[in-house]
Amino acid sequence: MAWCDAGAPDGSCAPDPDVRERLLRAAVEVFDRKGYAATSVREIVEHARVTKPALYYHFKSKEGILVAILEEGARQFQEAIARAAASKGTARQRLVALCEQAYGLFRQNVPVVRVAHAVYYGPREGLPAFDLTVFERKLVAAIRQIIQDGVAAGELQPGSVEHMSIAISAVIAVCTDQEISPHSTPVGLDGLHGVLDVVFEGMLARHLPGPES
Amino acid sequence: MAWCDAGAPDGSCAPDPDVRERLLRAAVEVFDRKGYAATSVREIVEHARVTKPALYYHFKSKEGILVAILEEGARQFQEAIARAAASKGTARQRLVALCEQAYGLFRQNVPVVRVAHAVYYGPREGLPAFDLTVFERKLVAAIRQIIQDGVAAGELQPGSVEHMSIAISAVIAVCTDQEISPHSTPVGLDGLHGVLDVVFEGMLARHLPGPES
DNA sequence: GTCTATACATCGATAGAC
DNA sequence: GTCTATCGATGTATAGAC
Repeated sequence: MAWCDAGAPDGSCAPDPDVRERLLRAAVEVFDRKGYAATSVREIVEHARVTKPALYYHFKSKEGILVAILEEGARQFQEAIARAAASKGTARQRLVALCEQAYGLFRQNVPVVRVAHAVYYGPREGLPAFDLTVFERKLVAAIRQIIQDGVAAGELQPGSVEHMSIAISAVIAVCTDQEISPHSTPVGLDGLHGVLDVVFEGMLARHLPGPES
Repeated sequence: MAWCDAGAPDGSCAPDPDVRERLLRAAVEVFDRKGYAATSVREIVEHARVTKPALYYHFKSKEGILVAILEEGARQFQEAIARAAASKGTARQRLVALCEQAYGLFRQNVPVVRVAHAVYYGPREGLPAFDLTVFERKLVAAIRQIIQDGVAAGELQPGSVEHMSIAISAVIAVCTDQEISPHSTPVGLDGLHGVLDVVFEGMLARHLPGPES
C-alpha cells in the first residue's frame, strides 16, 4: 500500500534518500501557507507522502525541520552576499549589483523567505534554536563596506555612512516585503533600479540656472 | 475569591465594563509575545483575570478578539495619516511630517504593530476577517498625493512619482521594522531625519567646480 | 454577565514490530 | 529506516447554573 512498494519486488521499502528532501519541500510549503505554529506534523508528512516517525527520524522534532530550512536558506543567502561584495566598479554599480543579487535570490525563493521573515519578526517566545541575525548582519556589513569605499573615493557624500546604509537596506527591504506580501504588487527589477536611482540622485529637483529665473 | 468581590458588599459580581478592555490589553500582550496561533484562550483570560466564557461573550471567538485589536489599530492609524496629509508647507516638509506621524504612532504602539505586522505578512490560510490592506493603501495614497503636489510645484523631480513614493514608504518601513524586530537597534527620530535627508538630496557627492579639478 | 465543569478534536511525540 | 498504533497533554468552544 505504501508508495515505495512499486519499486521493490519483495514488497519491502528500501531506504529512500529522497524522503528527507521531500519532507523539507513539504514543510516549506505548509509553513509558508499556514504558518509554523498552525502547521501540524500530520499535514507535513501527508504532503510529503511519508509517515510521522520518518519525520522524527530525519529531523528530531517539528522545530528541527524548521531549523534545517533556515540553515539552508542562510547558506544560499550568504553565498549571494559574498559574491556581490566581491564585485568591481563604482560604489553605485556595486550597490546596485548587491541589491540585484539579494532581490533576485529572494524572488527565486519566496516561500523560504516568507518563512524566514515570519520567524524573524515573529514571536519572541518559542523561537527556534537558530541565529536569525546572520541575514541582517551580513547584508548590512556588505552595504556599509561598499559605501565606505565610495566615500573614500569621493564618489559618495561623506558624513552619512550610517544613514546611507539604512537607505540602501530600506530599498532591499521594501522590494522584498512587496514580493512576499500577498496583498502588494511586486516592484520588479525595473522598479528596483528606479528606486535606487532616486536614492542615489535624490528627490529634489535640481535648480539649474535657466532663462526662467 | 474573584477579584470583584472586594467592591461588592453582597459578594455578587456587578457587570464589569472593564472586562472587555482588560481582555483586549491581555490579548495584545500575549499575541505579541507568543504569536496568534500559538496563543491559547486560557492564557489570555488568565492574564486578564477573567474566565473563558467572558471572552466568548464579549468577542465571539479567539479570532474575534484579534479582529477587534486590528480594527482599533486601523482607526488610530488612519487618523494619524489624515492629520499628516492635511499639513502645510513644502512637499519635503509635509513628507517629513507624515513620516514622523507614522513612525511616532508605531513607536507608541509597538505591540499592536507587531501583531498587525505578523498578520499582514503572515500565513495566507487562517486569515482573520479583516481587510489588512487599509494600512498600506492609505499610507501610499497620502505619500503619492504629496509627491504629486511637489512635482507640480517644481520642487521634486518629475517623471519618478512612483519610484519616489516607494522610496519614502521604504524609509517608513525600515524604521518600523527595526523598531518591532527584537534583533535590531531602533533608528530613532534623528535617524529617520538623517535617512530622509539622504533620500531627498541623494547619496552621490556633488562635484562642485573646485581648485582640484 | 459571569461562573464551574466538561465535551470533543487534535496536537507532538513515541513504543515496538519488521 | 519505515511502518501501525497509541499515549498523554492541550486546544477551542459550550452547556447550564446563578
